Amino acid sequence: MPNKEPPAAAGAELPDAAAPVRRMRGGPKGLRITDVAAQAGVAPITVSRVFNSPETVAPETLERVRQVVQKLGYVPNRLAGGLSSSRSRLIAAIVPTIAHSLFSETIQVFSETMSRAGYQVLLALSGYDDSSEEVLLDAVLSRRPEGVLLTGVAHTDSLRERLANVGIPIVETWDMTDRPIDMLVGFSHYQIGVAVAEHFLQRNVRKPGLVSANDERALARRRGFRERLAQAGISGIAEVLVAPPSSVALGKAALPRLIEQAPDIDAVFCGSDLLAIGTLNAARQMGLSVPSRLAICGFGDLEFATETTPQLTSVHVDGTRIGVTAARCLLDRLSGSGQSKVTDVGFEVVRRGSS
Amino acid sequence: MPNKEPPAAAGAELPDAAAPVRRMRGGPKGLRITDVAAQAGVAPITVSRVFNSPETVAPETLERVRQVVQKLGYVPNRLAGGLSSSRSRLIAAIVPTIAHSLFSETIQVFSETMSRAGYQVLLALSGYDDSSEEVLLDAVLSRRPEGVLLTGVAHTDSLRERLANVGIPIVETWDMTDRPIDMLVGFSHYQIGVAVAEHFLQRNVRKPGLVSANDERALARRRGFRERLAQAGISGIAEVLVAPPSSVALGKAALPRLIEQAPDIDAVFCGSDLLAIGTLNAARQMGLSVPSRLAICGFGDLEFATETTPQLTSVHVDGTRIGVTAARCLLDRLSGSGQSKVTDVGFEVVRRGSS
DNA sequence: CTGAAAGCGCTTACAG
DNA sequence: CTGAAAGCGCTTACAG
Repeated sequence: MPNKEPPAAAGAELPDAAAPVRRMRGGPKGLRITDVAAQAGVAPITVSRVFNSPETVAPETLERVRQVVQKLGYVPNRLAGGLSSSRSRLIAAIVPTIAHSLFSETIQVFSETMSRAGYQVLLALSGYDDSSEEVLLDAVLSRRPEGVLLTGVAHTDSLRERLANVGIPIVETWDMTDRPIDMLVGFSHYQIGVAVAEHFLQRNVRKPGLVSANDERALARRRGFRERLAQAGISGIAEVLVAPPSSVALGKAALPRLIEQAPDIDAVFCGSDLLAIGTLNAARQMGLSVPSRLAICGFGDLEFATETTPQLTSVHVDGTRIGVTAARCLLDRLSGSGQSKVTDVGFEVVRRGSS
Repeated sequence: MPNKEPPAAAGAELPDAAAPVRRMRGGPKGLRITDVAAQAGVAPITVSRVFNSPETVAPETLERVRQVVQKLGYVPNRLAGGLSSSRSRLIAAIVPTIAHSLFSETIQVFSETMSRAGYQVLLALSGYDDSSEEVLLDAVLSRRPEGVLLTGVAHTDSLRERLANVGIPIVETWDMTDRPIDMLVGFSHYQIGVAVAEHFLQRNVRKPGLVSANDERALARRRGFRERLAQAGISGIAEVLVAPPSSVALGKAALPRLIEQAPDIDAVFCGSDLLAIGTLNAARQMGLSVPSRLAICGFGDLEFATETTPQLTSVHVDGTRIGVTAARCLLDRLSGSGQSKVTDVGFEVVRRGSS
């Protein structure tokens, strides 16, 4: 039972024939602001102020109300508060997935930062399937969030337009684009592909291959990779595309298929650290020494990958910085300062096993 | 601009001296159910039914309303809906952290399952610090969630009592207890400690050590580990406790300190796979072969750990199953069936490098 | 510094 | 199958 007492009845209220019927709507459901107000001997609006603008309340009143709140265990109803004030204090975070994910660190620090500022995070997992995106957006917008964090740029025009039209601050992250909906904190996946290609070229790779998930961002990395290699006269790159989410197992299975296509392959760019680790394991089993016979480059921000497997090169991205920066962008805009802006956080090709 | 048209005015409404002042509350803020109703030529309640009980609406009416909804781009306001119906359709997930975490997979599938059932997940990150727990709970309860997922059993009595008193279904996960608040899906950390001790004993370990975070669950594993070893006459176990969240770096730093305490140590139980990987790296650097000279056992559900490092033993827990089972428990209770119950999902000591 | 009235956008509980 | 009225628990916009 959430509460022990029904609303206090003011004496014996006999039904008045002329009065409209007072509908009962499910009985007593919990403490309301009026319960606190009555106990503290103030008006409901004063209780409201104790929570929302305590500096406008006389110290004695403040103390008295707070004691009643404490004693009763009153917790304000933000559904009501949000409806009334048009301030939901909710921020939606739309993420493909948080399991084993590059994004979990971003969401972690984003959530911490937002909650310190008095907002809560509604988690919306979009998966890698665009088909249900409209439904997801409906669900998200029905909560009337005051801001939205997107991992990745919004794909469809319809989605972009709807988000733009809500009129709340939007941050896109983990990607780069010429026409962000509003704000953006990320980096260019295409440029990562270019950087990895250049890294391979510097190491005199002759026959590079690719293992990648076929989600949009991974495909952008692939494009950069292929185009830079093409400039260097290398084309006809062997590749295996897998359905996201990528995993160690998928990487493991990919290498044999890659080698079938190109037996003399000498380097692989993997779309994620998970794929890279799987590929590495497969290489070990096939007796290919890494990196001398086969160089492997992953992508991610997991300390695991390079800590555990010094043979691996990886492209590292600062997920924490993305989360914090994205939160600050939103908070700036919510507090009225803050402009639309684009932040490129860059990336880094890490070669622990480069010796 | 969220919307283009102000609410339709019914002709020229001249201010009536006798009528009460109609306060403007910030102007037009978006489409309301009445806008849709007006366009479709029905009452607002009918539009409401189209969303909430379409089977009670005549097919033609349904179609007409839906077309107007589509055309206008109307999205219902669930703050209002939730307030009115006392059904927030929100489930709170209280988690210490999702970054690099064992919990992220649980939250992932939990969220997927709940959203398929029409609920959304409010993410509340509690950290490993109990001090702000009351504040966090206030924030959570202010959203009037219909259910709560907790990772770990609630610690303080005050918290347990408050959660129990809300009267909504609660699932505790990732742990075991004799007196759950309501429902529980988990396993015994103490028994894991016992199992790892037995595993070590079977391998004739003489001088085991421990590297653990000092959070409540890790300490329960430690207790099981120490008590089982004590039964076998092994005590005075060298140990290093680190502050959560654990990491590869902390594991790396821990081994030298452990060896300082006990130079002849021959096995280490690490509180997490991250610590285990760090310990493994340190062992490599110190020239200790694993597992022959030093056996290492971790804990987690990350396929990384054992896929990457076959030298490692690890205790595996099915985070996915926990998430799905927890979601089902809540959904059963929300639909009126479902009893309070405890599910032990167990665990498994995985020895890939056991040959 | 405090309060009475009205309204936020829905749904309940009836009634037809 | 559909609707008019009242209410959900807050906050806004005034007024004092």
